Amino acid sequence: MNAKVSKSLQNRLNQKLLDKGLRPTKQRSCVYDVLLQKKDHPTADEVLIRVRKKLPSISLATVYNCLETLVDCSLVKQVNMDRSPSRYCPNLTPHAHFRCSQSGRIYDLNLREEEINLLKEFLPSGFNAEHFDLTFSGSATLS
Amino acid sequence: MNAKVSKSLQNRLNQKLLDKGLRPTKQRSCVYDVLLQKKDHPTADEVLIRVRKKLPSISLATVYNCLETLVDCSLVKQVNMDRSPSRYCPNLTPHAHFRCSQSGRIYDLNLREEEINLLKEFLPSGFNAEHFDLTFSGSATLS
DNA sequence: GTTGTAATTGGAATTATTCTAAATTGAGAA
DNA sequence: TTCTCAATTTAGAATAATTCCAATTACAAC
Repeated sequence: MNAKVSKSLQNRLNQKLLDKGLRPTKQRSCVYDVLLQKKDHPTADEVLIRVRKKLPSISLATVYNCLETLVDCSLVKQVNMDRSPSRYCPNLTPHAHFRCSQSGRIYDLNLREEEINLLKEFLPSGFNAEHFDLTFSGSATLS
Repeated sequence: MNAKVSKSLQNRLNQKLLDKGLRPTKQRSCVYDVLLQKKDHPTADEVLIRVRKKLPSISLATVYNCLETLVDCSLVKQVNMDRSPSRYCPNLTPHAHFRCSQSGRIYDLNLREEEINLLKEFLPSGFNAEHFDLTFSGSATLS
């Protein structure tokens, strides 16, 4: 049931791969699908476990390769916090992260254009940012 | 010449160590001194090289131990970017970082109270941040 | 179908960091 | 001072995440 979260997102993957002269493979498709199905910022190890339910013989090296490809295609973001294992998320809209120290859970905090402009104003002249990374940590008292 | 950047900062180190029941050692003092002398966000390896000019037989493990102690004493901040080796800086005032993609150089961007309050407003209710990390990357056209 | 290149694979290698166990140090007690 | 003992340092082994490598496998174009 529901092998592919969305046909159109898979088409987007295939298009991006084609654009770069890369091949659409079932491994790439499946890794992407896993990220879209449960957007909880899994590590490569966790992705491996989930993908193996569909492709039992996929290797960890391939998972890393696929994740790297997806990042290169700008379909997935790599999220690094401190020196813990990289996590991967398909949320492409500009956002910050919040990590709950208790649960370890990571929340996306979507940012409005206005907020991003505020951030850019932190930069003195002479500094031109192409990219930013904003991570909060503390306790989330969730509803 | 100028072995210790500042006597009073070294006293601060000794006081903090005493407070925690830790011993002031020449290794700790020297590692701290190296960070104060050149505030360019060195990695543990770079700290090792610099400290060895004064203490030729210090080991990398000790450098890591000392750095960890300094971080625990809140005298030094550990700076992590992506998955590259940790860097260390003695700037204790709230600040963001800017990494120049060309040179790899890291700049501190000191933040005013006002700016920090703006950042906190990014958090939806239910999220209580004890800590934040803001890193920009791009090109710095320096003067 | 062939052919050639890209992708996958398992395992080895690498890198940053932490751990371990033995030697050294130093602060306080006697 | 000397003794004692825990803290610290040290070298090297171990670990964890990731990347590399060389051999297969799988496609896409002819």
